[in-house]
This record gives sequence, C-alpha cells and structure tokens, in this order.
Amino acid sequence: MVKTAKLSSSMEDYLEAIFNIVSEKGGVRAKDIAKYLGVKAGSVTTALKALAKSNYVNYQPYEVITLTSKGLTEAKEIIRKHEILEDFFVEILGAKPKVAEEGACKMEHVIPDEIVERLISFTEFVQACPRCGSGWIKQFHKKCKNNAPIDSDICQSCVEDSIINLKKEKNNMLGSNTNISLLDIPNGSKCIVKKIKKKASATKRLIEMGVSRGSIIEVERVAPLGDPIEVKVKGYHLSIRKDEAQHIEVEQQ
Amino acid sequence: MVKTAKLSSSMEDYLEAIFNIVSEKGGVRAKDIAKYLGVKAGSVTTALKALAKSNYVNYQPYEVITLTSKGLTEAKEIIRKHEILEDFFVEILGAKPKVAEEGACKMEHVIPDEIVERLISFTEFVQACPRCGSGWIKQFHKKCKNNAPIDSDICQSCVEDSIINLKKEKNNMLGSNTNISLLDIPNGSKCIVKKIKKKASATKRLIEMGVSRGSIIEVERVAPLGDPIEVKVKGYHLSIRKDEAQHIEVEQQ
DNA sequence: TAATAATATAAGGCTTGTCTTACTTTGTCA
DNA sequence: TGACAAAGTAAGACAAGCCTTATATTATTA
Repeated sequence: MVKTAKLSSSMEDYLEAIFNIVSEKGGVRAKDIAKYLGVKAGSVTTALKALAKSNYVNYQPYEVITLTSKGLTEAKEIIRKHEILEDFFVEILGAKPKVAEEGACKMEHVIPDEIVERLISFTEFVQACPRCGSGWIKQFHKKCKNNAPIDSDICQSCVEDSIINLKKEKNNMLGSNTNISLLDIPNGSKCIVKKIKKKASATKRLIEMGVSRGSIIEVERVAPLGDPIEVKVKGYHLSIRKDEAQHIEVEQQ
Repeated sequence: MVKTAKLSSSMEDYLEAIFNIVSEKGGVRAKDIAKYLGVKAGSVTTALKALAKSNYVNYQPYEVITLTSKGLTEAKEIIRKHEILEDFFVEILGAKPKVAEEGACKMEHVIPDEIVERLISFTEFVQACPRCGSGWIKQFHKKCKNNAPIDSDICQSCVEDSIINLKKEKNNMLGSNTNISLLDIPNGSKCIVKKIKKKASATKRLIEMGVSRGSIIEVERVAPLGDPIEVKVKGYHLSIRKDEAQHIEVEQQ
C-alpha cells in the first residue's frame, strides 16, 4: 500500500543515529540526534517528520521518539552494512581505523546488497580456510606496511605455516580433536563452526541464515548466568540460548 | 591559485563519460554525452560550462569538446577506482558482472583513496601469494555458488593444491626456473613480477609506483610490431617500450 | 538557400538538506 | 506556584544540485 522509496543517505544517517543513541542510553531526544549528527535541532524535527511519514519512526510532537519495527529493521540493516565494510577494511585490508570508519560511513549508503553478502562470505572464508590460517592475512599487512615484495623470507614462513595449518585441518577432518561448543568460547573472540548438532529453533534459524561448517561466530557478550549469549554472525547480532549454543560445535580461532 | 572543491558525483560522471566516449570514438559531442548518461542536451551544456569553469574541460560554444590535462587526470582517477572496484567484485568476490558494474558506479564516487590502494594491494596479493595459487579463490566461488560449507572434499583438494603451489614457489625462489620476460606474455593475460632487472626510465617509473616482486601486470594490447605494449598495473594503464619490457622478468599466471 | 540536425540558452521546477527565528512546551527550583 | 531555563517545534528562507522544457542560435548538407 505504502510505496517506500529508498531512503536518502541523510535519512539513513538519522535512523542509524537514533538506533545507536537508543542502544547507548536507552532513549533519544531530538537534542541527542542533533548533537550526534552535528546539525541544529530544527533539522532534526524536519527529518523526524519525514521519517514518521514513511513509518520509520514513531513521532508525535513533544512525545517519546522510537523506531517503528520497519525503522528498526532498516536501521539494523544499515548498521550491518557499516560494520561489514568497516571490518573488512580493518581486518582484511588493514586500513587505519579512522579511514575505515569514514569510508564505511559513506559507502554503506550505496553498496548493493549482493556485494554485502559476498563480502561477508569472503571475510569468513579468509578467516576460516585452512589454507590461509591466521598467518596469511598478517603477511599481507606486513607487506603493506613495509611496502615490501613477497620476498623469500616471507614465503619461506608461508610454506611452513600453511603446511602446518593444512595438516591440522586434515586431522580435524578425521575427527580426532576434542569437541568444544560455542559455550566454551570466551567473550569477544571468534570461532569457526565445525558442526551444528541439533536442529533446535535457534540453530534452525542459523542454518536458514546460511550458517554452517566454516562460518565464523563472534561471541559478543555472555549474560551473567551464561544465558543467553550474544553473538555476531554473518554481520547480524543475535541471541542464542545456552542450551542451544551447546549444540554448536566449534573450533576456536 | 584556483581552489578546486571536490566534484559532485554527477560531475564525475560527466568526466567519466567524456573520457569513455573519446576513447571509443575519438571525440565527443554534447549529444553523445546526453545519450551516454541518459539526460537531455540542456543538462549537458550546463554541466560542460561548470566543468569548463573549474578547468576540467576545454569548452567553447559550438566548439570541439576536450578534457584539459586536469580533467584527464581526474577522469582517469575515477575510472581507475571504478575498474578496481569492479575487478574486485567480479574476480575476488565473484559477483555477477551487472551487479559489480552498478555497484562500482556508485561506490567509485565515495571510496577513500587509502581504501582504493589497499584494495589493489590485496587483490594483487591474493593473485600472487603462492599459498593461494589459482585454486583458492575458485574454491571460494564454488562455496558461494553451492552455498556450501568448506567441506572435507574441498579441504582435501585444498591441502594438495596448496602444497603443490608452495613447493613450486620454493623452487622458484631457488632460481631454478627458466626466465621469461614481460614480452613473452600473451595479450590479455596476467603475470606476476619476479624481478625488474634494469633501471631504465619506464622500469624506474614502475618501481616508483610500488611495482616489485609479486606485483601483477596485465598485458592489455601488444602493438603490431610488439612495441610498445600496453599494460595495466596497480589499476593504471601504461605503455611500456619493448626494450624495457624485456628487462621485466615475470612468471605467467 | 532552405530544411534539418545539433547545440546553446534561459527560465523554471523539484528535491534535498540545511539553517534561523519565533514560538510552545516542559522541567525545575526558589 | 510561578517564573525561568532548557528543550522541542513550526514555518519559512535559502542554497546547491540537477534536471526539463521551450526557444534561439549555429552548422550542415541536400
């Protein structure tokens, strides 16, 4: 019924700002948005009215400002793009955090969805493929730093490093390793999915998202009692219950 | 003296259009630009006047339209970004050509310079690092296509493929291979720089650009008598004289 | 030289995104 | 409670960017 034109970059920025401010302090006032984006209060009202018209925010004059479910979805999508770009720039390309942040801010508004998904997969692949291991990308960064060619020294260690990784992976494939689950992964670190054992609702959801052997899961926060745990996977932030996480067999990175 | 504000996306598109049309048919008319960009003739005149004012194009009413050297430099820079993005999307991420083209068109206007350079280096690294070889990226594409995990089969071949590459590279490092130069590379294919033997003017230029062992050179066109040859390196299109190309030792990919 | 094609110009419209100013509402505290 | 400060809003102005249309000018060529 309501045809929704694509949001302008600026409107996307407003949504992103609202989401981030709410995440941080539990609510937003127009003033906060103005400060966050570096604009005047009047501009915020205009933007909010526009966003309310297309049903992205709940906005009534002098009332509490919240995102609608449509707005929430959109905001998360934008932030996801931002994070994916920033991660790729920093972790894979080895760019300086500031440049990565600025670049992501601009590019998040124009990157096509298909490229986002590919970028995710690729980043995962680099981090999970046994041929790379952890040393490979470091070598690239080293090369960048020194503006160095891929010289004999580096390649020598490349050979050894890679062979070790590959042998390890070979053993893993034979199932000889001790099994650890997602529950064993400490806060803030990443792991690679080895097996999803039980088709419980959350794990089902994961499978539908394309999470499988080789996917990367980053544990973001473990609640006081260890339930639920919050993870980032494929660029999405998710909650997984303890009894479900137990059935996700992983390998720590 | 003349402070030049950053061009808008639209103006960059005009420059790009002019360059591409001139490349293709040796000259431009306002009409061609209008057709190329899908706008009306009036818009073109306005844009040309604006570009002439900032000294990007030579424009006099009813006269021949050309890029100034400033405009040429800028146009090449934009096209370089476009190509780099498109190449990365297609060759590394394995995106569909159409999506890659569209994405590059939008992103070329906002990607920071540092990210462009990193992307170039990374693409080269992937294509040159012996740990990857030619099979690695294919594996990623296969995974994407099947939406498959990195399963045992793939990993098995990964192991073998990688070890073969690494051994080959080891031999290369020992200098046991027969030497081939840039001249031996057929039109349209890529090679990896092994050594730049003589510091002639063109090779010097290459070295200043950061081309060294491990860099990728793509041979684009060989003139009838084999001189000069046109190559693409680090995203730049260059001409190299035959007697200079001879001193660039490479390995075919 | 008259018709036609190409180009140029002027005028104007639309959108986006911002700001300012004047005003309203709300919160606080004496 | 009432007055003052802080926060929020409405309305209008403004500028930039980019396009179109209608009309005028110039070039081309039959």
